Amino acid sequence: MTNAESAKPRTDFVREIVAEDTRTGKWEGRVVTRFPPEPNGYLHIGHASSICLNFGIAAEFGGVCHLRFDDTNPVKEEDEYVQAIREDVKWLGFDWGENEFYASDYFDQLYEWAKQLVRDGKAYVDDQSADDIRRTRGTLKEPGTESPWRNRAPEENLDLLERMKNGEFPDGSRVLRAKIDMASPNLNMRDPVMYRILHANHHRTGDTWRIYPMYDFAHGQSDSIERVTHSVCTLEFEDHRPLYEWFCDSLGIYRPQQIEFARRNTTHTVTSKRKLLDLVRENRVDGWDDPRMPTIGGLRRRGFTPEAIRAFCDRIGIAKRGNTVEFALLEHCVREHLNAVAPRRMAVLRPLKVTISNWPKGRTVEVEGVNNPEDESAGTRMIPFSGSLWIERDDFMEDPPKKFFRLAPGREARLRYGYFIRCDEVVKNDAGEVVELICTYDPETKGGSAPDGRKVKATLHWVSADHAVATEVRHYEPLFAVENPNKVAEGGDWRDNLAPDSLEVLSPCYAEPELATAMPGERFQFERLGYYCVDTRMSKPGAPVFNRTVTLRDEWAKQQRKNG
RNA sequence: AGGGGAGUAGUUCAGCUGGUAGAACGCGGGCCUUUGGAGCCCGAUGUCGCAGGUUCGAGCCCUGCCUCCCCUGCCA
Repeated sequence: MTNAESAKPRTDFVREIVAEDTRTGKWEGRVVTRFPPEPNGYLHIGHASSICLNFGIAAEFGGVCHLRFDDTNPVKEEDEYVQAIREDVKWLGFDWGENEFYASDYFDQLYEWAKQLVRDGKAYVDDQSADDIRRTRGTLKEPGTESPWRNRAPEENLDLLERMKNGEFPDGSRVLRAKIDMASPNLNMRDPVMYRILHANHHRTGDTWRIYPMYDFAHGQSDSIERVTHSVCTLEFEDHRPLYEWFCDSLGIYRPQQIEFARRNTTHTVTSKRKLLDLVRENRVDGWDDPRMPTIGGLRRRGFTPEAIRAFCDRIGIAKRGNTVEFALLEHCVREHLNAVAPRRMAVLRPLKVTISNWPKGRTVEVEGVNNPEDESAGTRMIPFSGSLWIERDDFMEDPPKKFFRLAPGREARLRYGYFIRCDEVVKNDAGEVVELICTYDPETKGGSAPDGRKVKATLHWVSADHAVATEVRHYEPLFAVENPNKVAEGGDWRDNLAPDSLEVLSPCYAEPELATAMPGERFQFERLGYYCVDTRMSKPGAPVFNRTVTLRDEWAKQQRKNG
């Protein structure tokens, strides 16, 4: 558990309402929430807030949170999405127990309720075309006009509805509408459509139904059936609340309280299902779980932890105002968690050969490395050291500037857990590039400290060339270089904001032998570099591929950025 | 006279019954360090959307205004 999670949970206006209701006994002390995704896409970082909110409230107030799929539109929904959503919610650390429901579970009941409204003269079958309905709805400023079919007799409506259900009519030929108020300033109340004809197979009910309920005629009643107390949704449904209440009240059924909050946005990314789908379909990323994607699957594959994502959601809180959270906060949260739990390893990403001239030929020794300085129980491991090593190319400069205090000609540096080495000679190829460093080591400095007390400023990571595991390492930058990819110039497209080089593949990289057996999904800190996660798709037994989750904070790199 | 929301540091949020603004991240500086990691210390930034009003006193109350977001799917 990270600091953020162990700290007193912050409160928000939703929790305050629940707390107040609990205090006054409004719902007899019950607290029932639900997370209601439509199975037509993958969950992303924005959904995480809603998941944490709903499951969090249930946990904090001794209630339950249901997982309910809002599957009322068979043309867009698929079982593949259901499975992915279940996995993602579970992975985030939440458990809905037996409470997995589907709006489609309620199709029979919904149909009975529709007939009830027809009998009560509160719903009618409209023969108008979609176009007509749109035209007669009016505009934001002008009232709509009533359908010529609005006052059909209940018996006729009942008959027509039954025949709609039986598949006697083609798609789009008729709809069932609620009879409310065509002059309402709230467009949602202008005789909203309750059922449409869809000769489409549903992922759960197959071809049983030829008519399907609209969101507005399914969501509130589903909440009602499940005895939900607090139905939390996003701001765009605020205008639907009167309708939510109208259906429950007209039906005379239990009515939960709908509460709306502002969806969370994050910089440098898009979360609209359509855009995410475009990225995948246009092969701009390697699938829904590409490590650059803001999907839960993408974040997981990238190496983010559920703890970090939960801490992130907790810190950004819940409110009603528009917002865009800096991606840097998510990065902070994952560093905070991984710093506490990730085993340290050494890996050299851009290798530079080091030969130790005074090292006995063929000799190998083992040095002991601490697995996690933040967690003594993580223990230590042995790392082979020899006269032929790889170090990071960036850790040497032939002509170092002022604040560079790593290796340079004539200068001494420490190899972590190993020895002090001094660079005596720089070997170059014909092109004048540095290809090798000839160094000498000080035998007295084994383990990394000098008996004479002399200091070196820099500690370098390294790998013994004869023992190294060659690996591939993948570095990621945000898919979009700009904070708000949705902001485009006149006539532009959001795709214009796509960063050209968001993926960098490094190979060969050399890792300490320990890493050969790293399992897919395992996370490590590569010392001085960042946190890395074994890729679940590209790794092969004995040949892990690493994804960089996030870099370590790097003062030197920051300096460079400022100067450059 | 459409309806519904929202406006507090760069960002995300606190600020409960009015007493001259806080946290976190980010940013700047320093200390420390066998990860230039981690940790620790210090610091800067707000005309609390604007304008009036009530009050000894207003981010909080009142009035008017401004700006931004959502709503005219047989999507959710």
